[in-house]
Formats: sequence, structure tokens, C-alpha cells
Amino acid sequence: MATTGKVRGSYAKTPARRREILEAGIDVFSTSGFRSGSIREIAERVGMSQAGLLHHFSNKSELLAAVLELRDDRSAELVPIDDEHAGIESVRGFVNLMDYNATVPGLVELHCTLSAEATAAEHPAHQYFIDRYAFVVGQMTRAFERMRAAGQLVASTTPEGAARAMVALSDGLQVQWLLDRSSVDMAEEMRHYLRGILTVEL
Amino acid sequence: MATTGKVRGSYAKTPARRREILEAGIDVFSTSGFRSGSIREIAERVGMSQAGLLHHFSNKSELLAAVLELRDDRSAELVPIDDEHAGIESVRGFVNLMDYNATVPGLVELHCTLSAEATAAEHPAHQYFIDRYAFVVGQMTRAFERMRAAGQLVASTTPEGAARAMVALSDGLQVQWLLDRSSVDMAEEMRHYLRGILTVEL
DNA sequence: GTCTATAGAGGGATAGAC
DNA sequence: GTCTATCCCTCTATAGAC
Repeated sequence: MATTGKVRGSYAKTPARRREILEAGIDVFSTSGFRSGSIREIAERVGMSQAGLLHHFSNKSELLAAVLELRDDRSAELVPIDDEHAGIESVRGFVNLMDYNATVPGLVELHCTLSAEATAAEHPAHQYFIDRYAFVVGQMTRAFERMRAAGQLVASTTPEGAARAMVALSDGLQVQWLLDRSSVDMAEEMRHYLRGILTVEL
Repeated sequence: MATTGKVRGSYAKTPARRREILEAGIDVFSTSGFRSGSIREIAERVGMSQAGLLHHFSNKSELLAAVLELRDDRSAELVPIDDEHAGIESVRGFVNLMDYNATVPGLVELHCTLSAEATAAEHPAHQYFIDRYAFVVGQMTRAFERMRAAGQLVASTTPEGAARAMVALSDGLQVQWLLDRSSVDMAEEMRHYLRGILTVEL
């Protein structure tokens, strides 16, 4: 017993507090980015002082890392695309994630804003995004390789090319969608692309 | 005579100075974005004080607008995609622009960083990017419409869908390329996509 | 046209009380 | 665990001298 809860005292609420801070962090970093978003504003949204916030995350970069981790966990929960034997299931999972994304503009904005910012070599999330793209493109490449083996991928496309194009299309559609949400149905546009390179139904 | 040059005095150099500032502005805004890039740093790069810079551009937003205008002019000069009768020529122009982009990482970074930032409604370049995407997607849509009429576009694709996908693919590939330049050949990836939706050679 | 000086706002992080 | 106070930094924009 008492493996998760604390022994006593008011600091038992720390995990909940951390979670509140992370939620506010998503909001602020998504609209202002990391560099120009302030931990002061995040703290205010949670109703605490900036110094109080820094009790939970010792500095701004650490908070960013925790925000990114939370986002990853949620995507992974919602759409498991990392099954080591999945082919078309991974592709379907990716498209489902795009449908889900259309319901959470904040998360989409977070991704677009931070990935563009993190393009700069000195950005605290630079390596994170390099690794993350390598991971996602890698997963999708393997999924397409299995589909190729099953004769489900058109001959003109390489698995890696398809994977990169899929990720790129997703990112680009997000920008257009954020600028004008009525302009694009992101998942539908992706399905359209996929129909062109797959020999089977989605 | 004296249509472009000034009558006399040292302020004849103003246009050149403005240009220098804009070049430095591209550098700084591309790596730091608009919000966290500072006019101070831009001024330093040109070798002048921050107050001196503000003699040429009355505030930071005005400088941003001028930077974006300069970028537009360059792209337009290099790759005319706005011919009102062009079909495949516009598509070729777009791909050529992607090849050119691979030689000017700074401009690519500027676009990615600012377009993501400008996703926020209060951003000074918000409307600019809405208009710009509408323009580019519109131009490419009309080009694909002409190609459709000429039987050069596969039946499964709509002109607007193709245009949006082309722009999205371009944007997304830029992010991956900026994070790891050895990972993607942006123009080649685009040609590959186009081969799938066109019935003629590029 | 460019400078210095300065106003005025906001940021991150730390120290120390409670 | 949270606060106030504070340090020190950076930023934009303006005023006014040269």
C-alpha cells in the first residue's frame, strides 16, 4: 500500500498539480511557442505564482520536455501505430490520429509551432523532434514494407518515400487547417493520397 | 535623371541600408521567429544601433512586413507560377522553386517558422499567411483545372485537392529537411507524388 | 541618418518566509 | 507546496543631441 499516494500532508496533490500545469503548458506553448510563451502565464492559468510553478519543474526547458512527453503518451494511447507486425493497421491508425487531431486544435497547434521552432539547432526540443520524426517515419516505413511484401503497395512507390510523404502531407495539412479550418478535411485528404498508392481498401 | 537617386547628401544610401537590414532580418527571423527574434540583434548584424534601425522601419511589425515582401518578390522573380494560361508550366515552376529552396535554407526556415507562428490569430503576419496560402492554392488549382481539361490529370483527383496536397507536401517536406537535410530530396519527393496524379511527363 | 539615454514592460531564476 | 521579494537580464519604442 501507499505505493502511489503519499504518506500524509497536503503535498499528496502534487501529481494533480503537475497535470494542471502541463495542461496549461500545452495551451500557452501552443499559441505562443516555447521561446515567447512564459512560465508566468502558465502559472497564472493554474492560479499560482511563477515561483510556485518552478517548485514542480525546476526550469522552463524541463517543463517543455514534460509537456512533449504528455502529448506523446496521449497519441500513443489513442492510436497504437507501433505494432511490430502491423501493415495496413498502422496506416489506418495514422489516419485515425488525423481525425482525432481535428478535434483537438490545441495539440495540432502545439505540434506545428514547436516543430518549426525546434528547427533551430539550439532549441531545447531540437533533438527531440529529430528523434521523433525518425521514429514515426521509421514505423511507417516498416508498415509499408510489410504492405509491399503483401502486394498492397503500388510498384512505383518506395516504402520510405511513402512514409515520408505521409508524414509531410500530415504536417502541411495541419498548417493549412490551422490557418483556415474550413479549408481542409485533413484525414480525408490523406485517405485520398493513400488510395493512390495502395492496391487495397483502407 | 534623378528618378531613383537622391539629390545629394549622405542619405543617398538609404535603399542599400534598407536592403542590408532586410537581409539581416531574414536571418534573425528565420532562426528565432518574429516574436523572439529581436530588432536589436538585426541592428547589430548590420552594424548599427537599434534606434538607428528604427529610423528605416518605424516598428518591428513593419520590418516583418517588408521582409515578407522581399521574400515574395524573390520567389516570384525566380519562378513565375502566376501565368494565367499555364497548366503544367505552373506545376513545373513549383517544383523548380523547391529545387531552388534547397539552396537557400534560410528562406525555407523563414517560411516554416513564420507560417507556424502566424497560425496564432493575433500574430502580425496572420492575415498575410491566410492570404498567401489562398493565393498559392488558388494558382495551383487553376493550373490543375487546365490540366484536367487537357486530360493530363488522373480522374480520381480534384484540381483543388491536388493543389492543397502539393502545397501541404511541400511544407511538410521542408520541416523534415530542416531537421535533417540528408533525409529528403524535397523536389524529387514532389516529382514522385506528381507522377502519380499526372498522365503526362513533367 | 545615426547615436546615446531612458522609459516602461516583461522575462527566468533564486532566496527565504510560512 | 506556495508565496513574496528581488536580482538581473532583454526587449521595444521614444526623445533629443549631433
